[in-house]
Amino acid sequence: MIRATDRGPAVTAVCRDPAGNARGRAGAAEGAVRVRRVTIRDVAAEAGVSLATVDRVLNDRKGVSAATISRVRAAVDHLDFRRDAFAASLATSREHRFLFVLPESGRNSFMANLDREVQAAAGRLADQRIRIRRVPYHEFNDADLCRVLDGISAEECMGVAVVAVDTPSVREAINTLVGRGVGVVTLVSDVTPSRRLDCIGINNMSAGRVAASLIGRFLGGRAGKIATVAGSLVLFDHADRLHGFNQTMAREFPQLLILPVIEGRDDSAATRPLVAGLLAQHPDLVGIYSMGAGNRGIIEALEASGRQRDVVVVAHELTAHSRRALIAGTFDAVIHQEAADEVENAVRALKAFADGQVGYVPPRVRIDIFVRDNLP
Amino acid sequence: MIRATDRGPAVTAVCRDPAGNARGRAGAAEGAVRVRRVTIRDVAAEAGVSLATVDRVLNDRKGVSAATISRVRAAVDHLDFRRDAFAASLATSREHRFLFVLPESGRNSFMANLDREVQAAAGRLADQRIRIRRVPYHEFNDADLCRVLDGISAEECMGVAVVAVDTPSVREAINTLVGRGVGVVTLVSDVTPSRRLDCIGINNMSAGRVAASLIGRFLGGRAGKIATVAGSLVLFDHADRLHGFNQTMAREFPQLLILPVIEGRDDSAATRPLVAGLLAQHPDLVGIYSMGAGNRGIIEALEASGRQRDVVVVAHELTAHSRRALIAGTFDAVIHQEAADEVENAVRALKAFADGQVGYVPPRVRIDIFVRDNLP
DNA sequence: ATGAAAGCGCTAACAT
DNA sequence: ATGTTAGCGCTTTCAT
Repeated sequence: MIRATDRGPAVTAVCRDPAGNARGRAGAAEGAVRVRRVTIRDVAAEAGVSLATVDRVLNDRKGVSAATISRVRAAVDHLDFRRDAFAASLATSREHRFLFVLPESGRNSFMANLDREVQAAAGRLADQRIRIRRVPYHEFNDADLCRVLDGISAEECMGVAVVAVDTPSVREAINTLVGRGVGVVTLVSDVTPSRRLDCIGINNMSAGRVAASLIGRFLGGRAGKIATVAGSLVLFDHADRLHGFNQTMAREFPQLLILPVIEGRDDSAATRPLVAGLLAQHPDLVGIYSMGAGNRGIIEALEASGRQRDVVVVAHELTAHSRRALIAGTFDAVIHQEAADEVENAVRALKAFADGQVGYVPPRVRIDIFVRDNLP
Repeated sequence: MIRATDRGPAVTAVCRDPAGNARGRAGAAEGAVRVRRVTIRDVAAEAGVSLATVDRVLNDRKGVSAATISRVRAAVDHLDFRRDAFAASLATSREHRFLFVLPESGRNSFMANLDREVQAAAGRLADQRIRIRRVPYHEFNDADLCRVLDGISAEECMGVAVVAVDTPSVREAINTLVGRGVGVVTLVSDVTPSRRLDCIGINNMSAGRVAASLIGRFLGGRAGKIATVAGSLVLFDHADRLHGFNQTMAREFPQLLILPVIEGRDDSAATRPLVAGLLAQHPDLVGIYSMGAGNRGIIEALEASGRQRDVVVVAHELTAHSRRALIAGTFDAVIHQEAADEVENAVRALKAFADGQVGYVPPRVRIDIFVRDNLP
């Protein structure tokens, strides 16, 4: 329920200056109003203390008597004081420096897009004293990733977001980095157990379950075999998706036989012959779940076989290729994670850590489902 | 592709201070580094002009000679100067005031939630000099809505977001408001043609098409009748959804017969008997598309009939009720729009207008699809 | 066309 | 435990 305001009819109460201060549009460029805000000066005066003391109370710093604290608090409430975030940020001349460590993205549109989003965020946040750098490492190469992680020092960088492969040495490198006081979040794919603050990405078990559910329902009771194609099970996210997929398939669609997973290394050229082989080998193949990149290989193999209308396909990540496949009817649904959201959430989480906010929980990245009809 | 940085090995170049300024963690609370930024002072010195002139150039103000402009620009580039958004905001003591006009939300969880999100945004943005007020009007009552809109003055409020019914008088009231210099965005449901800046909401035609596609595919070739339930076709969004739904149904699933739409006024109590009636009247009813609120009425009618497993149901908005129905299997999919995103986009659009940014295009709100397996 | 100077509201040394 | 003071980097009069 919207409660009526306490000053009579809603409409007339609209936008009235709560403090009753003088104001006016004179001199205000564009459509913003110049105002005299309630400041800590006002609070200080009301409470009969100095600015410094008000600051101490507002920021929960030590060294203020209980009595003073409550006087200041009362003044704050009474005057309806709200701190000005701009002034506060200006006064503390701090800068946040974060690093994004991503696999080299030559052949993989999802990673290329993620990298683009990191760049975009770096540009947007430059005027907010957040400096973001990117460092690449060789895809799937944990030694190279470790080299990069080991080279990061807390003096240079207070937070790292990394799209990591899930191997013991990487886990170790992350833990060491955290030990050096650097905040780490894993991005897209997790490394566990590790001391990272969080994994910023979709719930991949859920994603796998959704894929199973959609394939099963779209098949409407038809029986047959289902192929599962991953990039690599060294990637935690792919492993998770497969897990969720198998779980739901087993429980809800026992008439469908899941074939052993094949790994295409997120590479279309490598994936295509593998899928072509499966199609040839299994005339009763009725569905494919593609949980990694390399969709182009799947599309090509399917369309070459002429069976694209008979095989229900659910893939991951909306890219130029998957989009075209969706429109053509070769793909039936695409499960997507919005890279921009992931970057934003990662920055937020790293910043919260750097600012010492305990218990900050970044929002979960949503699992987007696209069919032909809701393409953006 | 991630390009290697221009200072040798990526890792050692990480987070190096680009201006070569002195810095260090001494005195820096938490994990942020105190820095001496490149300021307009530096730019002024480099260009041999005063601060005021640099400011004029940076903000494209008039009264600077072309020669000076280019000298300043050169200095900016050379020093890699980035304006500090915090300092800029502090210096211009401006405040943005916006108004959200929503229908009274007593019975409708979606609107109640939207209202909650507006409140939350108001709280979050209070320290950023954005003041948001809410004003309710009687649901579906265009006279009351007009009364509210007519009472808004540009002096008090520079932007309005409104969840409107699409009637001629409302259109007129919006146009008048815009004529008075107030920026207006429609929220969730559009009013066209009107002079509003934008409609912040999902693409409802798409949403309708998705619903049709899902119902059709989930039915897997079964024939029968489909019921369509709207809140009211006076709501542009419901009308749009119906349009998209019918379009896709006609084109892709001709074996399904769409029954004439019924209007439940977004009210469960009113909707329930209507749906119960349809179920009784049409033993071959195989699907329901609920495009408005009042889902509880549909759920109750269905579960009372015992046919909830045989009828494929797609509804809108994830609420406590629809969520439960999804888990129980009574609903098969829920199409959702994230209220928080809509509020955020609305504020951005209104702010861009108030700041005189021409051609700002707010991002489209995504259409979320939920099935049992990706519930958040 | 350009410059000097006074803030914006808060924080953080340094005093007391 | 509390106060004084000097900025943070930009914008904005008001002069010239």
